Amino acid sequence: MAVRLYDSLTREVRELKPAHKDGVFRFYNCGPTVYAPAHIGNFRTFTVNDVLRRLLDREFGASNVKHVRNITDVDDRTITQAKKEGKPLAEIAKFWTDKFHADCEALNCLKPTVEPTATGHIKEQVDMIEVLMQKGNAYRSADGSVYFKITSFPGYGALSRIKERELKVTNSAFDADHKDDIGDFALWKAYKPEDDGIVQWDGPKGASSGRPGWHIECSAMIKKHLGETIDLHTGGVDLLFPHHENEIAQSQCCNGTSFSLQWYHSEHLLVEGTTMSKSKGNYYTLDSLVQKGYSAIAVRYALLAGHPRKQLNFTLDSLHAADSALKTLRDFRAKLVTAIKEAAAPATSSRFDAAIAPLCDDLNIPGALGKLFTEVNNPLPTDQGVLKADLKSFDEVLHLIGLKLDEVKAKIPAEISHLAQKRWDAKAAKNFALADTLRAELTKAGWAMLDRKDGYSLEALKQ
RNA sequence: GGCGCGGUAGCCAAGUGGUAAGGCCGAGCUCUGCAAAAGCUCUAUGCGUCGGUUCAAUUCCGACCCGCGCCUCCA
Repeated sequence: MAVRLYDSLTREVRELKPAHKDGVFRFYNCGPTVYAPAHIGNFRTFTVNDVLRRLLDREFGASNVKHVRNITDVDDRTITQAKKEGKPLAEIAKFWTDKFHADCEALNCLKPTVEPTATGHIKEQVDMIEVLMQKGNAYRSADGSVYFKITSFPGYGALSRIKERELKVTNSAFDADHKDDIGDFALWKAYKPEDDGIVQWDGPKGASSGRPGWHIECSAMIKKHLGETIDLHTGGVDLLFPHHENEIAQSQCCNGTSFSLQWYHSEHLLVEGTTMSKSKGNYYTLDSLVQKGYSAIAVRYALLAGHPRKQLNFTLDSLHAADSALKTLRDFRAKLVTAIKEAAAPATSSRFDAAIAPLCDDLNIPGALGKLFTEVNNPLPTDQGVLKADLKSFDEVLHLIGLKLDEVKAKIPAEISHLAQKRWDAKAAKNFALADTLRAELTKAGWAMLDRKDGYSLEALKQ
């Protein structure tokens, strides 16, 4: 089934296919800046891209999808953080990169094919800057920095529809820098001892030592790992301008070819109706939600429960809804498995296949979940072959959305187990007054005791 | 000011020129020492407002109202 996706550049939904003759789909997703934990707004973009990746793997074969996602390990924020903690930049970057990886794994995101770092590609960036300087697209400023000259690229603004004269003139970045034009942006930032500490590299010919600008890292890593022309470039909407606009300018001027054939931007996750951001302090991290008793997969579900191109307001209620919905899916799958008793050849199609079409149609994940639940609510078939096909298709849909159903059991403290056993014994002895008192104690301690005929289980109550 | 996204039930959220998927919450019933779980049933004559086109509009067009985002290093 062809995978169709909205293209931010042409503003239409287009079928994705590899442009290169080798049949490899080249896909780049702008990755995190590693100076603090990524918040779940960041992870909305990464989980959406993960679903896309899974669809591409299915469509083209996993070995024909090259998915590159970078790590930004040098920029203003990483340097500031390193200075604040009095640690080397590399140490800060490694710490937060490891944390990012752990969170991605918990959220069941596939690893990208390649995950390059900005500091690992200084030479590639310098090389591109030198070409841009030679071609007259970039210039050295008085302090030894290098800027891209946007008037040298007639196509500038095609993606964001922004015109040079529309740029605000009041921005502080303009005053602090040494560029000729408000729209010009830094390719290389000259070393400043007071800001940069010990972070610096040899610069492009004719420029001072220093560090690369933000935008050039993606252009350089794309060129190295995916080539001059790629099939798809993605990120959050906030990257559309200036980051992606600038990448286009740099790469096309340097390489003289088309850069990305398609663009995709996922919308923001909001919290309390406004953008989540580290500067506002109104953000949730994965850890903070896990501490409240929610599973990482419930977080993933909540992040994917809205259409990726629409803003999604994240609330603890929505997370609770996600948690309950996952339980329904888990129970349904168990019922399905139990119903399969005989060896039989699976039927060729299943009612759950209906959930795949919305996914392929511009990543309509909520639409797919709707189809999925519609079928979950229907009675189980009796035919063994049909049941087998249903299980297979159900699992495929869940795999594409990336919802792992294995329940992560909370660790039960010894005193809670002890209380529970006491209550069970009291109940068996028909001492209901004591049993009720003990249940109240368990509830107070944050645990629900669920009785069955043959025993009981304990569940942590959500905070 | 420029560019962009959106307003569908208590909450979240799909969708279509022909009369509103789904999730959560809630309610009722069955079951049950209690509490759950499970099963069954119910929950928008309505899709921001006002016009227009049409046999027919939540869907197309126009105007307006409201919310959010980006506008030089935010996913």
